[in-house]
Amino acid sequence: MVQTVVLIAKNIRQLRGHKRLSQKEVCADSGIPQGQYSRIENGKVEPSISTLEKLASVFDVSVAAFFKSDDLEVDLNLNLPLTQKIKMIDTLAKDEQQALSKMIDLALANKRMKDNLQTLITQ
Amino acid sequence: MVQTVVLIAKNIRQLRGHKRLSQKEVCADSGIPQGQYSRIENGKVEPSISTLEKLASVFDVSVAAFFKSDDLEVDLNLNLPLTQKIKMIDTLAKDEQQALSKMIDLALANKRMKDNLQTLITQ
DNA sequence: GGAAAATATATACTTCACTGCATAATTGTA
DNA sequence: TACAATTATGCAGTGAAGTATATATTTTCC
Repeated sequence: MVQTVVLIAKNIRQLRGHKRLSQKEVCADSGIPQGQYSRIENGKVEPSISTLEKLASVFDVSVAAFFKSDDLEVDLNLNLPLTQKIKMIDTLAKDEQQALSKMIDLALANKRMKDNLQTLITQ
Repeated sequence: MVQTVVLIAKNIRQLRGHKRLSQKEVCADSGIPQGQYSRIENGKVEPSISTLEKLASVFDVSVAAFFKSDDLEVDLNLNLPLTQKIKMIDTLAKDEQQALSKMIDLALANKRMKDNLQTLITQ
């Protein structure tokens, strides 16, 4: 379907804009000819997996990111997808990581409780 | 890269197994010839986006799901204890994820501030 | 072991993304 | 306005994924 191609195109263009790169620069880094890249950003072609991989590498995202319809990004590092934030947790100090860990524990415990209640109710 | 093709293959095979479908059935529903589908599941070809869409439709998942590696640690190499929890974040509800997201933002923003101060001091 | 079903492989042909190169068309700026 | 940079489009040739069909191979089950 054309829909996904347009979605990919939009995501790629957004990523390039976010990094303030010209098509020429992206193409130099990825090895994709500029003409072809332009066609991709305009949804004129259905990029192959290997092409998407090259671009994902340049933009430092996963290939899956190109298929996400959720465009709620913007603001610097904040509001990035959860998984991307998680990458940055590595840069935190030990005590800060532990604090986060505790918070995640709480959220998960809370979820577990809800799930257990739900199964009790439904069965 | 071959790696992604194999990953996709593994994910697709797993999805089919999970739904207890034969290749024939998947092919009947997706319109993909059985021979070609076999090649996909064996990582012999690089499936096109539109082919992945057909399969995503049959398996009732997003195309992005095909690119997910089963263990997050490979995708984003982090410290193990935290990573394991992160795996489970996926199972949380949207609002709970957002709450976590906010907390991570705070930690990261705090870290950024410290870093900035540090560069101010040292330079 | 043997039949049936499921899966893998083979072949010929078609389609389309990709490359390389060239050149419009657009946008930005002095 | 004029020039430069950026982006879009055109075209020939190549390669790989797609299709259809047939057949070999493996797995399942009695």
